Amino acid sequence: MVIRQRARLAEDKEVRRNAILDAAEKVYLGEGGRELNMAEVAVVAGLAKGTLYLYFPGKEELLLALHERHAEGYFKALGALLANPAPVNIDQILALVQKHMVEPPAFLPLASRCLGLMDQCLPEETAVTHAAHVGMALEQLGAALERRFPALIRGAGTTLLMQSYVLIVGLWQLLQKPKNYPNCQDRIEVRFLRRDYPSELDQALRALWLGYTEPRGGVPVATPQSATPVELP
Amino acid sequence: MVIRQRARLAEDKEVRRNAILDAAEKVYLGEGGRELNMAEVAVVAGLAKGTLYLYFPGKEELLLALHERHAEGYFKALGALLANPAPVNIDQILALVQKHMVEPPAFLPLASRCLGLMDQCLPEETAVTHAAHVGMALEQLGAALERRFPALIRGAGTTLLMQSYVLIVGLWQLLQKPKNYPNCQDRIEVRFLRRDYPSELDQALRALWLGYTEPRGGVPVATPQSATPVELP
Amino acid sequence: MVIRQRARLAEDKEVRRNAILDAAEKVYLGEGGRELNMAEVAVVAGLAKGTLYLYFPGKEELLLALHERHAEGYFKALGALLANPAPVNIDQILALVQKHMVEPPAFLPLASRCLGLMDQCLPEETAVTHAAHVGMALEQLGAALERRFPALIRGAGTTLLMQSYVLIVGLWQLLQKPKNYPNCQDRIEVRFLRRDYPSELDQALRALWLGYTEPRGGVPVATPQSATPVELP
Amino acid sequence: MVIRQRARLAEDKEVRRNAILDAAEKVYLGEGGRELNMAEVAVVAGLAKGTLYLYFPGKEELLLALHERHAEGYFKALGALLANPAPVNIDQILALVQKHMVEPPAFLPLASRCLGLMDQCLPEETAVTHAAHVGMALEQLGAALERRFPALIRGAGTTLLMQSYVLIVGLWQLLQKPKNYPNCQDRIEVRFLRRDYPSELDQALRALWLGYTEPRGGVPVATPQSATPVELP
DNA sequence: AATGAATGAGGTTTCATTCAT
DNA sequence: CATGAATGAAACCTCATTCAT
Repeated sequence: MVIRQRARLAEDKEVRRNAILDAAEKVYLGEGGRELNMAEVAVVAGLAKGTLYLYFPGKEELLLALHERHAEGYFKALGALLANPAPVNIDQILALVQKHMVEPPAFLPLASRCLGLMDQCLPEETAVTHAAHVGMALEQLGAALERRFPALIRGAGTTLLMQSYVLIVGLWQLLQKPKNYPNCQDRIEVRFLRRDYPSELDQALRALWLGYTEPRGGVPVATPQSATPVELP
Repeated sequence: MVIRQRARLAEDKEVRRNAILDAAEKVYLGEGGRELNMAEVAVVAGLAKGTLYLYFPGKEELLLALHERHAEGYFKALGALLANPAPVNIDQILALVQKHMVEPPAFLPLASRCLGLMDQCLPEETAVTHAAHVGMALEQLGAALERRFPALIRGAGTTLLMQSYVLIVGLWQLLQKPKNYPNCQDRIEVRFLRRDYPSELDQALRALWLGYTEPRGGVPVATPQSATPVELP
Repeated sequence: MVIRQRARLAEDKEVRRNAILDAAEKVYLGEGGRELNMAEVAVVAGLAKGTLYLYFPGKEELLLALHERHAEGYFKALGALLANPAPVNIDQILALVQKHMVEPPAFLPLASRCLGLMDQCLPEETAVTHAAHVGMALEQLGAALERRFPALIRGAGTTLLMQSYVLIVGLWQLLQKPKNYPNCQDRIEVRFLRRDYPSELDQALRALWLGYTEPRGGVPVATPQSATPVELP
Repeated sequence: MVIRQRARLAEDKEVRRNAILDAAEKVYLGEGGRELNMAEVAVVAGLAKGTLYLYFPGKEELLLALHERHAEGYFKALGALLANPAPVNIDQILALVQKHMVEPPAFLPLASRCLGLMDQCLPEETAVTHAAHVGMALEQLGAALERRFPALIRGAGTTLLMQSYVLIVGLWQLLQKPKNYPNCQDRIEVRFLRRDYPSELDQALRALWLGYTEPRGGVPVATPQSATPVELP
């Protein structure tokens, strides 16, 4: 399957970039847990292997981009929710997490994979770019959060988002049931695995958000190292 | 062609297994972020590559074993603390986390790596064995925890430990500062990276533990899917 | 997207063709020993990659054309020298070689590269065209040579030129000192490399020319396979 | 075709190395003028591609090794001839050249390819090693030559060998008839190509050797740059 | 005519893993 | 048991060339 169309305009390029990400996502889901295979992505995208490298410097960047595309959906939805003047409660937040992170089958594996990338020595450009993307979104959403939940002191919004993210992904990693081995339930020792991700997550996030947003239960929040003095109202 | 003395007794084997783990740890720390390299481990251990596979089925199992060795230290210490009839407070717990997880330079990278392994298709034996190891320890420690903190309802002890673990590792992954690129601080976009892991972690754990152990603030805890109450000795 | 003015007239085309050759030469000299890179040539020429292929069928043809442009200078100068009724001696020939082949920094690398091309399966058109260019020049110059040096029997002029060319290029290849590794001189084994190209060449050519042009030392010269005497105008 | 034997002894390794060279030679000859293809070599050698790189750092080194293996045959034969106390004449030398260089179908293409390699920036180790191999052989044989031909002054033996080599390879490059295009003879312009390599070579080498070995016709020979003062007998 | 995105072949490299010795 | 040569898959990379625009 040879694509002869050329993406000449920046717009077309964006389209093709997204097509590659689509292909990568399909491949990533298809391979039950195996590593993403660039050759396969190329085939699925209907492109030559070399073409992938015109759009992404390497596999890691491709994964990060895919993850960012997913995260963006979540960020946008959360931003919209927080921008809305109607009152916001935690159930809405949880529903949003459910919809954008738990349900899409690719999100959690990808997030897990990318979180694992963070502590490897990525090329500087890659690392900083990704940190910037995520960081800025988190800061903005955190600030919006603080506006909607006055119990959150300055900086606590971003903190809360970060910790939520970590719990969402980390609990999933921990409670992942290897789908390939359904009979592993038989073993008495794995009682631990029987814990159910959705309910554990629900509970964890509720605890976390209530802890931070309850009028009085609020936990003092560490401000970023470099933060200018914080005015408490 | 080095013919090393053979480990015939089970005892010798244990010694050699540990020697391999020592080598792996040394290598893992040495490589700033690179993947563990089996050839290098073999060299450092003074063994041939093939010999490693007599003691560990593969690289992943080696990593998990290394991680378990570290985790065991933490589990033992926590068990001892909880077994002690003296009153326990969160500061002691945090000190323990600090000492066994944050300070040892290998713990967090390893934990991160192993958490990332969880969602890949490990051989069943491997996955279940590891889950059993960790799971049983967490259940026991969770139960002990519940005995010391009456505010914790049944099952909340293990839940609390799991969530703590996830926060400890996940926040580290998120806030890892790429050590190779000290000048990345210059970029305005990475304000996000300036957050400080130790203080974020401290705050997160405090919130979590207080939330669960406060007499009244307790969050209702989901019990494991298997409804039957679990008796731990 | 640079839309350059189009070369509509044959004259313009020739100009552009030469501009490409200029660019290629610059690139070829710039890259210390690396292969000529078409993309780079295009950039230096201020053209798109594809445009190069409107003027040259491929890289090899570009190299050959570049080489021919250089060789033409040498051929012209030699032709002029031989056309001149004044007496000719070997020193003049050697000076000419020095000036047109040894001194221009691009000549020897190019000649070496093109000589190496000869035994690869070039497209027929390419091979024959180049052979024709060079061959005709050599035949004519050889004939002129024979007129000026009566000791040369028929055919020996061209033979002499060919052998000279081979020595000029071949000795250079053999005695090339890798400029990137100045410290390779330290090794005792490379005494061989210490031989000096200019003096070896001088000696070789003198021997050759004297051997052929000395009244009596003349070596009998094989005539081309095609027995028929060749009339050159 | 999977070779399961392992080369454990240095001797076995040498055998396998030679097997790879055999395969490379077969491939090199098979491909009429195309570049040596490592994958194909691996297939023909019955080895995995990766295994080639256990024996040779890269393609260029493989080619050079192949060339050296051929050259060694020539060097050995020449050494034997010169060691023999019986009188030596140029016909014997020419026969040797014919047998070891002209007739084996791989020699000249390889020599041509390797000569072309010389002016590219090879890895230092590679370049120096090869120069050392060839250089030492030439120096030794040159010295032996000088002993057998008293007309050769010091250093002239090596010089003569070098110039011979250059003529052998260079004339072949120049007079190569593209075998794939037999009909190129039809063109009037390529009269030049009709010259016959064997006879041109014979003539060139005779001239060269006579020039250097004739009692009186001897051409003064440049001594290597670093040479200690030369005693003339 | 000019463009440059896309191609695709293939060299290089790395490495976990296997298995004949 | 121990060895390390061999495997083979895949990432990575470079580049001449093509061809839709």
